[in-house]
Amino acid sequence: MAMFQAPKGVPEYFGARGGSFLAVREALSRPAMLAGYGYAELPVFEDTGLFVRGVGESTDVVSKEMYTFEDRGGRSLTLRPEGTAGVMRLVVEHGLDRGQLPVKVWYAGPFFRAERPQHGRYRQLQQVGIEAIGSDDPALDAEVIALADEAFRSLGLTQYTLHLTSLGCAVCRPGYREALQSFLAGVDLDEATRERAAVNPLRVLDDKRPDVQARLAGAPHMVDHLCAECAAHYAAVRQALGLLGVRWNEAPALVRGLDYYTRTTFEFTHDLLGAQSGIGGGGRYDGLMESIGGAALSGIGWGIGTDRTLLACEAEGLEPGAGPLIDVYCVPIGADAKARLVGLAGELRARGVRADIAYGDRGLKGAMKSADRSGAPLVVVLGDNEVQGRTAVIKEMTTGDQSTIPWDSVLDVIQSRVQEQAIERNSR
RNA sequence: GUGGGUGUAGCUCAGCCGGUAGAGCGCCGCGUUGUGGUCGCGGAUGUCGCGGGUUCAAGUCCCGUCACUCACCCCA
Repeated sequence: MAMFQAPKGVPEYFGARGGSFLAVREALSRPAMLAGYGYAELPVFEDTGLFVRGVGESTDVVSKEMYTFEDRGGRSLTLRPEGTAGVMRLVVEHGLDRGQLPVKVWYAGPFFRAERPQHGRYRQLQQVGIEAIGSDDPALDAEVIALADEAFRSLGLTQYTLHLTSLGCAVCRPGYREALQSFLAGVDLDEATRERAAVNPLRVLDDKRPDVQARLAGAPHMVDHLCAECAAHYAAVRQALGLLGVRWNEAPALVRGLDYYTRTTFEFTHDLLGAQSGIGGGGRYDGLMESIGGAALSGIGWGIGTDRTLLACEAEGLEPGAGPLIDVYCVPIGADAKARLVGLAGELRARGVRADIAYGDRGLKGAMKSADRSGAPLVVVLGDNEVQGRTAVIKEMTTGDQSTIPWDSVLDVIQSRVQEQAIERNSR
């Protein structure tokens, strides 16, 4: 066993999966970038109070899953368990809420929750998120949801479902909450669930145990208790989603684990992921910014799990970002040749051609083996003969064909062949 | 936090009723003095997770522990 191991519950990506992870993160953010969302680089730790007030003290995330520590000045800091609260803080702190609205930002990076690790559930989890703050236009809700849908679709995913509902607002939710509580009072529930019913009755609805679900049949749903404004808003969101070609499943029992959600609320689940099936989720949050000391601006956003989206791709047999890491592999025979190829590789890279060289003195055979393993479709072989004759040998690895060309033309020849191959790849 | 399963070579795993360590893949070399993949031949690699116990003898049985893993809970 190695002397050191990565901390429990922290996934690492390298080799082919490293490339896949990067491709997934890229795919998740691309649709948002095409819709005017700007990138925000946010701190990985924040004032503990931000999450307690923003996310909600009664949530599991805050009450028992935070990595909290004191810095040397005695301040209580917490590794961020989610992204929205930090974005709200940034917007308020820098006065973005006083400028052009809505403020649209996207972010990506690690989040931390002290949970027991499981397939798709990690202590350090990676997310890509977007937030659109300062507008309650239902068309914006639809845009946000469609951007997530487009992200999944662009990866080639098909076996996922969008679950959608409305959680109402400060006007209609209290009445519903009472109705639900009085219903739950008449249901036989265990101690832990009863406690949850007192703190956050909505959360009881998404209990996964079949026997509990059976007893919850006939429970009142928020969507049936929406006030006129919320009902109109929800109807408009659905209409806009229809226009955008997004398909969804009405999920009246959908509940999210964070307290700040209001009105439009959604979750994406994947069919092949086992227990941790949620690959993304989000919703509107009307009171969040006010609760951390900002203006009373509404916002909507989502977080998509990068780890889980990669797992979903793999479960569907997709390989995001697959393909060779380099275009040209340089194989020198002897010191003179190596000096020239080091220079050539540098010039190729400057032209945007991915190039690598056989280092060390493994001999021609060994170097060709490395060339093969690199996956590069093109190899440049240079030895004393070529150096003397001012030529270079270029070999196509797929066919085995090779040709000798003048050294002065080698850069141009390689570049044009690499471009041809790129075009071929894209047309497939 | 609660419960189940699994820890043997770099990876995936076999190892019967306890008798002293194996396969495939990968890696290295040779067949080829300047050519990779395929093929053939050869080679290296282990604290059998860790600690204790039972036994003449433990990878194998027992206890503990750690790690991984699946599920609950929760969520991305």
